[in-house]
This record gives sequence, structure tokens and C-alpha cells, in this order.
Amino acid sequence: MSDQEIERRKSLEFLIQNNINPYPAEAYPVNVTAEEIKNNYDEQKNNYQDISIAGRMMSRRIMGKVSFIELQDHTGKIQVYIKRDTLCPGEDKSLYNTIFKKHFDIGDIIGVKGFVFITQTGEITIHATEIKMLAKAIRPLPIVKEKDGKVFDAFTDPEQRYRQRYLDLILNPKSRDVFIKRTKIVNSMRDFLNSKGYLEVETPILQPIYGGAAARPFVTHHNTLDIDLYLRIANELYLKRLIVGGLPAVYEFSKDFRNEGMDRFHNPEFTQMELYVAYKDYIWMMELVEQMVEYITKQLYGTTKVKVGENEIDFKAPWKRLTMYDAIKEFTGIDISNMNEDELRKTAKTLGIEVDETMGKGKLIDEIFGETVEPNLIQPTFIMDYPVEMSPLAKKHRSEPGLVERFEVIVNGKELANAYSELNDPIDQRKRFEEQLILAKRGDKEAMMLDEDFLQAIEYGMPPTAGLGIGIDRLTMLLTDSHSIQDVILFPQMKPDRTVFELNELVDKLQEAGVPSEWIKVFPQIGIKSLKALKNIKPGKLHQDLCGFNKKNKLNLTNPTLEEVEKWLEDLK
RNA sequence: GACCGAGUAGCUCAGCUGGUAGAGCAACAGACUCUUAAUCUGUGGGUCCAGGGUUCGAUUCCCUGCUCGGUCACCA
Repeated sequence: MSDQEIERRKSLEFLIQNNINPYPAEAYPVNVTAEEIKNNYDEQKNNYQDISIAGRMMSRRIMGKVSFIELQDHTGKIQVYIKRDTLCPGEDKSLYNTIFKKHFDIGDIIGVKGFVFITQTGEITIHATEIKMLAKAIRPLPIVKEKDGKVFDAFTDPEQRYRQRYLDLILNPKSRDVFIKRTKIVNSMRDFLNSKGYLEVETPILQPIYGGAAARPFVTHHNTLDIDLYLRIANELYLKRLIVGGLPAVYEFSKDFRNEGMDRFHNPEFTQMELYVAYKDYIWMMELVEQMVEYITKQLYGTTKVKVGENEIDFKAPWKRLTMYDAIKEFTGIDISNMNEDELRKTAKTLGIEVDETMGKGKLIDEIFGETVEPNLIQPTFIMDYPVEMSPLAKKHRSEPGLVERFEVIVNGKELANAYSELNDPIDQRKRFEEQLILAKRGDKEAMMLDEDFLQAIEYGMPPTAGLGIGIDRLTMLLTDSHSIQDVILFPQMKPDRTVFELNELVDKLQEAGVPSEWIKVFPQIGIKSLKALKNIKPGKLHQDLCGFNKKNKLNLTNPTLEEVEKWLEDLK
């Protein structure tokens, strides 16, 4: 424990001994927020003269008989003026002199009652008539200072920001803002879809057969049924079953799981919104997508223009539409629409793209597109008509052989959404699944499984349907100008910290060996933080270290005997 | 998965060619009744990520590991 933590625990004790509950149970009535005061206070009107507010004390300037603190609630910070003789009108000044000055700390959650005024330096401030401890913080908060919009000692370490998101939310208003925006984005998307009468549904996350996308799944096990289940990689096949069932339009905000690499665009669990509408096609869906995203952007910013990195992106509909072949032609000058596999391979090579013999026609086209076109599409663009080999769930193109009716939305060089005229021909669908099975046998770990139950469903007849998947994380990244997916997911996946794991393991073993808990706490402090460290230590040295630490730090613990220490080590083996 | 970079006080970071560490803020003691990165005086605080090696001696050099970041690869 650091000196500061020890000090705070002492303060905690002091409060308790002076009949001040550091964690009171009763509600604290709040009648105003920092933002409301700052926006609406008017010296002439003399409003906000009886306010009650609660929040976290973020900084403190003590000037003898007067102090200023910054109180932060969910809307922002406001300054509070604490004057000894206002707070303690009587003889007893201990609330100010002792309780507040000595035993309140930065990070404590407090309640303040008082009236608003403007200081000599012109800052809207609450003059406190009452302060109350609502929750004592016994761990010091990182200190961030600010002057004229410049931030000093900013809390920016990505590891801490993601592992301890609560600190990020307390200390970085921008981060808090991103997550508020994320919810607004989801809400306006839901409003948009509901206004059209579409039905929001829930489908299984645990699936006996995973499908609907090309990806490796997470596997889990159901004990009672004694079967393996997969965390869904998509919900497409379930939503389509609902279309078979006669629901005309269904959608779901779907947490999906993919057991693949992680980088700034990929988190193992992520969110997609999938939508299926009967009797529509992908042409119709393009209009819906551009309208929906335009609507969301307007709701969020009041404009369709958003700055993303160096670029200003305009989401105003309609968006540019290009077929995949035309897009490649536009960016390379090469028309690949009539090329066979060999010619495609040659073309790829001349463009400096690495190819190998296992790549089929579809894969080659995708590689060429990914290298030459995708990164260059900054403004929202529909890329239409993909090779059939890459899209086992999309309907064959109405006029172009070898292609399917599929589009992707590319924004800022990245895919944002993916949509098809859905394949509803059960014979063709079975054939496509079978082709996937062949790929799987050849070792493609992402090939789709044959879903017999799904095939059965569409054999009963599925109306022609347009389907869409849109990445909520990616959309949020775009609309909040976030560099990494971890900035738009509250608790992104992180590798567990090995040292924490080892420490827990050690504590468990020490408990088993009957070491008293007050002594267990000492072990890490004398440098023993893992079982490995304990194995190499001699009982005599351990005994010396423990007793020495006790004496040096005046813990006043009863020293164990050497025999006891020997027995602990014995029991650990 | 490959390569590169980072890990030092509660926080943000210095620390030269190896001699066991510094600053600001925070903390503690004191002064101060309108300050605002408050100020002024004084004090305490660190297995320099972990393990191993080279060395008389390692925070520093080398190797391995852990965690994070970046780039690329894989991947929607």
C-alpha cells in the first residue's frame, strides 16, 4: 500500500470515530447539475440560491480559512467556494479545519448545498453552506490539471484507459462523450427502423451450428445436453428463418463473436445490426442504408458532414455507386470483367499483388480490389456485384453471370456495411453450402458449415428478401473520429495481466497453508509476488524478512515463530 | 504470427559512455478569508516490469518472459 492509501485509510478511521459515516446509506437530494448552473446562472436574476449538488472532488486549493474545490458531476465541473465561517457559523470550526481540510481528499464523492455567485475573477461558483461525505475514496485518483484548455499530466496510457475504463470516464470527458454518442447512434438507428415498422427481435447467441459469415468461432459446451455450442459469428440464418415465418421485416442489434486476430479494427466481440426485409432487393437496400446513416449523422451533429482524421466525410444521400469491376477499372485502368483465372493472376502480379496458386477467381478479384480500390474510397461509396465464389448466401445476379447481388459500403477506406439480395433458392443454397464443405475439407477454417435446419426452412419458401449487416463499432468510430475500436467499446478485450494472476495464485496457496491474512498482505511487500519466488526462499530468510518488515513499518503484528514459518513452507509443498 | 518501440514515486515524465535515482503535480507538517496548473516554507515516498547472464558492481549492456502500443501479415 502506498503512503497515500495509508493516509486515506487513516482519514476513513477518523471520520468513523467522529460519527461521520464515510458511506452513508440514505439518498442525497440533488436539484441541479454543474452544466445547468453554468448555462443558466444570472447575477441579475439571482437564481440558484438554494441548490444541492453531488459529485467527485477533482481538485482543491486551500487558502487558510477559505478553500476552492472543483466538483465534477456527470455534466462537468463546477467550482465550489468553501468559507470557514459560512460552513461553521458557531464556535466549533472543526468541520472546516479538521474534517474538510485534513480528511477530505481528491477523488472523494461529496454532496454540497449552497448558493451560486460569481467570484472576483469571474467564475460561476457555489458558495457552500453545507458539505457532506457521500463516499470516501481510499485510492488516489491520477491527477489531471488543466489551464486555458491545455491539459497537463493527461491520463492517456492506453493500457490503463482500457483496463480501468472507470478512470478514463472520470478523467477524460472526451472519452465519456464518445460512449454517449455511441448510445445516441444506436438509439437513432433503432428509431429509424422502428419508424418504418420493422420488428426488433432476439435470436440465439449460443448456436449448435454457426453460420452467416466466414469466420472462426468460439466453442463452448453445454453440460446437460452434452453438446458443443458456438458463440454466434452472425445471426443471419436465424433472422432469415423469421422471414420464412412470415415476419415482413426483422432486425437485431447483435453482439457477435469471432475467434480471430485483434487490431485497431477488430475486437473478438463486436456489434452488428442486421436487418432483413421481405420483397425487397439490394437496390432498395442501398437507399435505405444511405438514408439511415444520413439520419443518424443529422441526429448526432445536425449536419451530414463529419471530420474523420484528415478527411471531411459527407454522409448526405445519395452516395456514389460503383460496380466492383468499374471500381477496379476506375483506379487501375484495367478492365477485368471478362478475364479468366490465369489472366486475373497475371494482372494481379503486374499490379504488385502477392498471389498464390490456391487462389480462385473470386479471391483474386477480391485481392485486386482490396489493394487498389478500397483504401482510396474516402467518401461513402457502394461497391456492387461481387464474384459468386465469395458470397455463399447471396442471390445470383439478375443479369451478370458469375456475380451476385451484393454491395458493401466503403467509407474512409474501410468496409462499413454489407448487404445482399438474399439467396432464397433452396437448391442453389444447398449447392453453395456443399462448395463450402469442399473448401473446409481443403483446410479452409472459415468455410461455412452446412446448416440442414436452415435449408429445411427455406425449402418451405422464403420470399425474396434484402438483407443488411452494418458494423456498429465501425460506424461509431467514424462518427466520433476514433482511431481504434477499443475507443468505442467500453471494455475491450485485453490480455489478462500475468502478474496479477500469479499474485492471486500465491494468495490462494498461502491461505490454504494457514497463513494469517494480515501476514499474507506482507508477502508481496517483501518481494514475494508469485509461487515461484516462494519456492527458492529459505525459512530462516523468510522469517527474518517478515519480522523485519513488521518492525520497520510498525505494523504491530505478532511475529510468527520460525517453526510456524517452516510449517507454512512445508504445507505449500 | 513477424518486426519495431515502451514499462522508473499515486500520476505525467527526466536519468549521458554501467557506480543502487530526480523534477512537477499528488501526499504529509506549517502559513495564507475570492483562488483557479493558486502561492510560499519544510518533509516523507522507489525490489527502476519479472527472471537469468556479463561485471568488483546493472535502472543502464545482453538473453528470455510478461503487458501495452505501432507497422505488416492473417482476418470482415
